[in-house]
Amino acid sequence: MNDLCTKEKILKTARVLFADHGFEGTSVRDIAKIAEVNVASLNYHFSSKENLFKEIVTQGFGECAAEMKAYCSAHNPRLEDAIVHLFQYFLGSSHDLVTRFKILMSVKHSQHFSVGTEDENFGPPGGKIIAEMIAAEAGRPVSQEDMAFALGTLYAHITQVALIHHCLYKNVPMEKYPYRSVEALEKGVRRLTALILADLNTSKV
Amino acid sequence: MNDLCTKEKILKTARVLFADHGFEGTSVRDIAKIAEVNVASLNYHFSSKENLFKEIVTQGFGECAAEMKAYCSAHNPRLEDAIVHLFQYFLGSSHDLVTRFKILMSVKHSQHFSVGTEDENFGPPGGKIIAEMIAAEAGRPVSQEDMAFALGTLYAHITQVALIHHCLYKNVPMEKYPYRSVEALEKGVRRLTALILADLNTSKV
DNA sequence: GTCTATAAATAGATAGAC
DNA sequence: GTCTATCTATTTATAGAC
Repeated sequence: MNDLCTKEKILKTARVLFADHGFEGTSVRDIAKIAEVNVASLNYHFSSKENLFKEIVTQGFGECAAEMKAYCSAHNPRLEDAIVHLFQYFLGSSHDLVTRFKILMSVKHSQHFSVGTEDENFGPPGGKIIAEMIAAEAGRPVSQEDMAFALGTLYAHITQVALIHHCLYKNVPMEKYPYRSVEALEKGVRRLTALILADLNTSKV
Repeated sequence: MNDLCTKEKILKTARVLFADHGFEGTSVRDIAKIAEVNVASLNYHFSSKENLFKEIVTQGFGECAAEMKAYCSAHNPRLEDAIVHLFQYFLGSSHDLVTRFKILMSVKHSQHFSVGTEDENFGPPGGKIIAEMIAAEAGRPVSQEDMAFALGTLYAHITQVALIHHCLYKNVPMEKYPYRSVEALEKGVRRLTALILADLNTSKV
């Protein structure tokens, strides 16, 4: 932490605190104290608490979108691997996932961000490219209804499972919950993806 | 609103405000103003803001659990209908669902409630009875891993879909999003339930 | 039970010295 | 850029009259 400049310290600390306690539940004094910087430096660097939050959120969304784009370009993966990769990314950046959800559920902040919608920057990361994979790997033309079902079910699954893992099982000994281990969860993601694809292939057009 | 006593006005109003703006984002003054009661009455009836919140949460969880229990006793439904019923209940009480999720994601409040865990009162409503249905309708013995996958996937789907509907599509004209209508979503729930059951029936034991 | 008034703490933001 | 000190507003909670 000591080798980071003040601005970076604030960003790094606030990113976790906003996720853990929410925007209203986090005071600028909390951030300053834990980041070991002066309270006034927050307003100096970000002009307001609201603005600091927006920078953090935009940064998190940008990183996620960029990562998915890079992965797909580099590996040209099949649907199952792309979904698993996104799932793993959610697990690794689960603080951002939590913040994303808190924004979605906040009447105040959901107006400022388009999280959850079809928006290119704030929507489900890689939504378009994942949809193309589904269309390509389905054995037949995919209707709008089928696509909404397939895409919606896959995203719902990986976000929900990553969220539950972050909030309930991240710091719990896995001996008690073997089927909650990352490996088991990943296996479930693959299983569901295969199920959805098989359904698209076999059900009537 | 006028025929309600002060305590009921507070409960009814706070239940929505806590869901929309979160615990920290809602002040007792906001509640008093919208409920059209005096500020001091909140502390008189509930002794503290924290306690008011706990009463609301406990009430919501209790209603949900009781409703599922009553439905299953009365109709002795198959898995698909039970899941759809729970989904419809989530849609109808989506404010409570949002609060439930905010608690789950709050470091502070997740310690006071067991939301999301196997707890009988605060865990996934009807978890045990749904698990029994899955075991009964699967054509073979269901391993712990399979049960976790089936139960987890179904709950993840209906909670996530109900949540997204509440936050994004509840007050939006459905002409633009026909596949986001309640009917279409319900169809998706049935489709996924059938898929999961079929997978349990066909995959190797 | 309901009200007014107020206490006591904390919030975000800023002014000005260095 | 960083600090101390402070301003202003808002928070929860309470005391005491009615």
